[in-house]
Amino acid sequence: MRRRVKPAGRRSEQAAASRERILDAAVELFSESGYDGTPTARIAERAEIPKGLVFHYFPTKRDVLVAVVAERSSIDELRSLPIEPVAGDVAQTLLRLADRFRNCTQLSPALRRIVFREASTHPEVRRRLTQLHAEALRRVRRAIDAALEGTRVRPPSQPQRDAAAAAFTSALLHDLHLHQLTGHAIDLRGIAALIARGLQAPALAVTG
Amino acid sequence: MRRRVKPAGRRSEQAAASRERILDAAVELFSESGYDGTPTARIAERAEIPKGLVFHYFPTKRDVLVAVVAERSSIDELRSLPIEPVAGDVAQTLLRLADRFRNCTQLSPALRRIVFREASTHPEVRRRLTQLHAEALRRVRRAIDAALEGTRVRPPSQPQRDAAAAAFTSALLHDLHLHQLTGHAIDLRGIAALIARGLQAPALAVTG
Amino acid sequence: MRRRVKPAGRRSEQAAASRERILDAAVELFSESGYDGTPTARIAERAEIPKGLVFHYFPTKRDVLVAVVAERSSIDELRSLPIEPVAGDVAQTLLRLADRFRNCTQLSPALRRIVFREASTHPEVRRRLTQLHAEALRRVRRAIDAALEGTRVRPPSQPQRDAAAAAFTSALLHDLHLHQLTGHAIDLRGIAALIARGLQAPALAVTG
Amino acid sequence: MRRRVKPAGRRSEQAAASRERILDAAVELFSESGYDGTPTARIAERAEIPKGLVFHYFPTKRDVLVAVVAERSSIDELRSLPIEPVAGDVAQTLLRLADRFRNCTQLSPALRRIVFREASTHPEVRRRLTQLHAEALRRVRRAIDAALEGTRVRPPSQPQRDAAAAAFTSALLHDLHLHQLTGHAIDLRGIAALIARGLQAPALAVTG
DNA sequence: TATGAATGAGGATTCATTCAT
DNA sequence: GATGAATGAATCCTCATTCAT
Repeated sequence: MRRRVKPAGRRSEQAAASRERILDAAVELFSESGYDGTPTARIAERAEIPKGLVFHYFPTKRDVLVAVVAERSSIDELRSLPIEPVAGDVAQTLLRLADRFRNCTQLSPALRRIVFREASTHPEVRRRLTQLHAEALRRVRRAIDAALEGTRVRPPSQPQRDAAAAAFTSALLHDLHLHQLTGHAIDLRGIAALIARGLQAPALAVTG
Repeated sequence: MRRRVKPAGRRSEQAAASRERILDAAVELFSESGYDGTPTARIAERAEIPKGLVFHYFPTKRDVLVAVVAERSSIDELRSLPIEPVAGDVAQTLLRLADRFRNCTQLSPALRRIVFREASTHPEVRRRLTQLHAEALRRVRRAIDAALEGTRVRPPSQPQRDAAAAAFTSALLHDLHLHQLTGHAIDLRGIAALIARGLQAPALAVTG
Repeated sequence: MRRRVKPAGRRSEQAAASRERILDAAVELFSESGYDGTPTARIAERAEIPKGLVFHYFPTKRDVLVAVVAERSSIDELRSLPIEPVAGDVAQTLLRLADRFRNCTQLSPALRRIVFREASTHPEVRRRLTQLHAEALRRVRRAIDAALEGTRVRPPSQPQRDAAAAAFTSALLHDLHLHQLTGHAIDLRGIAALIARGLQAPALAVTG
Repeated sequence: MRRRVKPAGRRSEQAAASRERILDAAVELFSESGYDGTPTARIAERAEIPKGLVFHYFPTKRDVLVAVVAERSSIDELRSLPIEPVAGDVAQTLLRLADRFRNCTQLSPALRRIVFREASTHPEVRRRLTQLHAEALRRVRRAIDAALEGTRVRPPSQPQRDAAAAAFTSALLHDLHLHQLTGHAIDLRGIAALIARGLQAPALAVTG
């Protein structure tokens, strides 16, 4: 982040660097202490820039949060996550996808903590969480489809596939978020296998 | 102070009442604006008591949060949730349990929002979230066992049962928490059915 | 202070006891943290009585200080300190008096700290300090006179005797008060000897 | 921050000024009402600066006191007080020194009141009082030595000289401090003379 | 652009004092 | 008398934000 390759005027280079450092610092601090618990002064301090500079780049503190969420948790990366189906193997395909999620730069543990936490009080963040969730769900669904595509496995009904996607997405988000908070790891592998079996088993009537 | 034999005078009646009103107000406000976003003065205002009284009952603001979590999200209720198994029907049994969870007084939407949100910055709250999660998981596991007990259904292996419990618990917490944030409802019924099928299907090898 | 011998009604006995305990506690706390630094609630706590009771006995907090100074640093004890002259030996006589001072109950280290400290902001206390100082000076003077009375030693002039008294009183107060603060002990014995010699030496002209 | 080469702009000029004004105001107010009795708001008011600025320069109120003591009661001035001995005349030499003390900027009446008063509750202040006392004692001792040096007067024994120094220092501090509180002036001149005579008189045995 | 002093509203907390019981 | 809940003014301190330089 410091050693930029881009040949740019020194001025704007530094300017851009300052802006990025503010966001870096904000991500760290918001995730540690929450948005309300983080004074702008501490952001400046951590970013090693003067206090007043924060307000050059971001008119208000809230704008820092908005920028963090907009620029550091972009859903583009998520959207372009490759789906590498293992033909006929839903479980394996889901696990691969899960791995991709975990390594997503844009969904660093810090970012996740911020997004999940501040979603409850900041509409902009809530919107982003909603998008992330929707996108995750979409890709899980697509992974399931891709795993079964072109195989002889009988494809599940639409609702069954959606339920499977929802179940795995829940588990995945749990793994990404709750795990941090409760320390309780989740057996994604077992869950993927369970879901895969459930998808291929004959329907059971559920009367309720 | 509560279990007096003497019929409490108006003063002490009000005394207990004041404390409760503070907690009531705190639950509402913390869930709306977060802990840091709620001034103690507003708690007092909402509780219709003078500002200073908050500190008569709770030495610090943090103690209000701790009391809210300790007294208003007791895991006792969770622990004593009845499991009403439908013999042989895991899905149905799980759905019944989910209903019980949803109606748990101690897990009101407001409380959930507080616990999930503040867990990331307050160790005491995090501990409670961990307990709640563990207890939920335990009861889901027990529900699965109870549903299969005494039936001719071949019982799943321990890891399979645990994966099923983890999957359903994730979905349940998702339903209880994320639903509020993202507005995206989850098809618990479909997931329960999927899990039930998965439990009874023959194992698939997962090679990883 | 607890085991009163006085036969008194239980009510008034306890009442008196409470009052005394308040004063005891106040002496301790005022001397530790200063008057302003001591909340009435802590006085009650230390005295092991309910908070409201303090205001039964003392309408305002200031009244507690006034009572402490009036009743616990009475100058009567000082006034009645016996002077035990050693005929012809001023130094020895002064040292004896100093010993008496040091053992004065009414001038406990705690009391001294309170009186010296609060004198600067509370007129009542200042008045008491003035009285104590005046009384000390008077007794030192009298001790000097008594030591020389009836001996063949040529009596010093009035101003000389007064200077000697002032010098020794300063040293004495220094010993009683500053010693506590600075930890620097003073050689009272040496000073007494010096003063005694000075009193009996021929006058030196001081031109100023 | 102070030793800039650039000629400071108006802003930074005022900056330094603000800090000094805060200290000026604090000295006045602490000496009038004591540390605990002085709200930071009143310091700001007296310094004619906004409330918040106090905390810009001093993180806590206590830091104001510490700065007052450190920067306004420097012992450097004391240390460099010239000793102007009058050969052979201890009394006169001591009186000259006393005069110097009295005119010490760093030992203004206000400062003395603060240091003596707050020493009992603030360790930092106590430390300073101890230093001041030690330094005063040292200079008095040196003054005595200097007065006798090179004269035909028989020099006193070490203990005698120390007792004389202690006696005069007590009287001096008494004059500087207690005088303010009790209104009772002390006859320093007479005491100096007494001490001088005592030093040159033949030793008296003190048996005790 | 950059900087840190300046500003004042607001927020947690304290505390002397009151008062119903 | 005795008690502890009630009250609200006052206090220390925080902090987003502004602004002169």
